[in-house]
Amino acid sequence: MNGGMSVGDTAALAGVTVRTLHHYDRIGLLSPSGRTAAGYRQYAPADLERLHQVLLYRELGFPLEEVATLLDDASADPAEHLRRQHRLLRDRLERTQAMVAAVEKEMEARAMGISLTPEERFEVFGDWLPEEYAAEAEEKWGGTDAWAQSQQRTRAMTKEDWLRVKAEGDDVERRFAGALAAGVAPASEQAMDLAEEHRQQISRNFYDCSPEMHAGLGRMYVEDERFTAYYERIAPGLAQYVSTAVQANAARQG
Amino acid sequence: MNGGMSVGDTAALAGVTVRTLHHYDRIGLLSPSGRTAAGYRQYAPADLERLHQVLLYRELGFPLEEVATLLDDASADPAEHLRRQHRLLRDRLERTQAMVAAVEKEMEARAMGISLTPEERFEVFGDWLPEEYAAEAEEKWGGTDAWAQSQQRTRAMTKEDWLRVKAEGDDVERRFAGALAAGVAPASEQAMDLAEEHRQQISRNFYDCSPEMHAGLGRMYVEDERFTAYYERIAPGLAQYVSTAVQANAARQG
DNA sequence: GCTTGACCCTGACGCGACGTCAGGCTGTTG
DNA sequence: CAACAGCCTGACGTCGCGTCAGGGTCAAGC
Repeated sequence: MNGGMSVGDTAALAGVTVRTLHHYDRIGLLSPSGRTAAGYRQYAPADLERLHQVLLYRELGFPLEEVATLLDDASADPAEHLRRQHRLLRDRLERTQAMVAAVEKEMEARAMGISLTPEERFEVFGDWLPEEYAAEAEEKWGGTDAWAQSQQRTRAMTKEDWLRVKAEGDDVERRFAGALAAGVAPASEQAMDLAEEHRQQISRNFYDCSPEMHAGLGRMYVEDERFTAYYERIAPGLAQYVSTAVQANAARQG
Repeated sequence: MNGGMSVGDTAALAGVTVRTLHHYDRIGLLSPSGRTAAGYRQYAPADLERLHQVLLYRELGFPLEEVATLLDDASADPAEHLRRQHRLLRDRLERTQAMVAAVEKEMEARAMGISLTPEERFEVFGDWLPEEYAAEAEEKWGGTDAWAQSQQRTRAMTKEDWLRVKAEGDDVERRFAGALAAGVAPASEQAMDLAEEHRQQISRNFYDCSPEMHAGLGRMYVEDERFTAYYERIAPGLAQYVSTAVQANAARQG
């Protein structure tokens, strides 16, 4: 008795199926260190520890065979595994953040009627080799009206909703422009209140936009020329103005 | 001419293989909107846009069939897809952050010679149902020495390295205790310098530890009783002291 | 003591999402 | 006009399991 956990308990604990543990046993990735007289698998603490490592590496995308060589490499102590896992997880974190940022950028672009290039859209999917295909694609159907057309179709949202959302956005933009014209400082309470309204509008109509995320958008308004152009067409200096107000507002929230 | 991109160009642009595009065509997930007289696939802008959606949903773990139903659902406009993708990506971000934190906790625990329970280790792998298995496992081999044993073996790092690292850690801890005894305020420059040394020690020996991450560790020292106990055994009040110093140090860096 | 029902075992086949040839057509370039 | 890169359609292989099928095990309750 007390020779370890059954395969079912182990599976439940680790959040995998019994079949998965059978599989890992068969391919020699994780064989329980004991069996009962009747042939029941018995998982000891050390087995669970190994299972944990296996699941981590699996989650990180390693094929099981490679996981086995990693874990069986006697020259790699546990601390090294932890360091590697840590590094890989932080890479993944960055990548996910980039994807979140890309989706937010796309939303913002849609709201403004700006269309992003396909290169930009795919940028976030790793291993990117720019120049080459950028030029190629641009040449093939870069400046045509195909984009404008495919743009038109994609924008649905029930026209009514869209018009309401657009009106809301225009309203805040006009009030920003008014504040700018009246000489109200972009870091003033009044401008920050407008920024806050802008943020809550995004949250209502598009996605839950935290102050930090909003600050990121603010930066983009002056860093990406197309977003800058959008605001500059409303009023000269408005891009910088909104950007500053938004970031100031984010700062006061924290 | 100019009827769209070839399958090769498209694959390169999107960072997938030609075979993948063939597959998507065959299963009807993404059929290029045109073909040349010779039967060559021609991908139009709208096709690329769809491909982008497909890859995003795929990355998020959806089976291709489900991706198809999602994208073919006429009642779901593009904005809704963006919102959903945003939500899913943020979930994933949170999950990854939790895993990073778990790995850091494990490293910290190892450095202190504390062993975490298997429940804690698996906690981070979603869909967690606590109570039940917690009790079960605890009963089966909770307090035995099995853990201690499996602990011993896992700690390799070449004994020499480990001793050096341990000595370094002990040194800083002793100096923290000394500062506490001498009545040096935990938010004082002297204590913060010690905290900074602590942080750099972690960075050298374990993983790159940013000030924010370090602040997180500091919080843990008072929130998790085992980490608290570790420090309290060195000197009463030391857990809170180190925690405060570490967080103060993190604050001054930012 | 015997049955019931939950849990365990080992095959063995199936499946999703492609990878990887094979055998043959296309089309641009020197 | 030959060569070579690129495209086509089968068709089989692979990885990581899911899903039966057919049969043993074991604590619980009658």
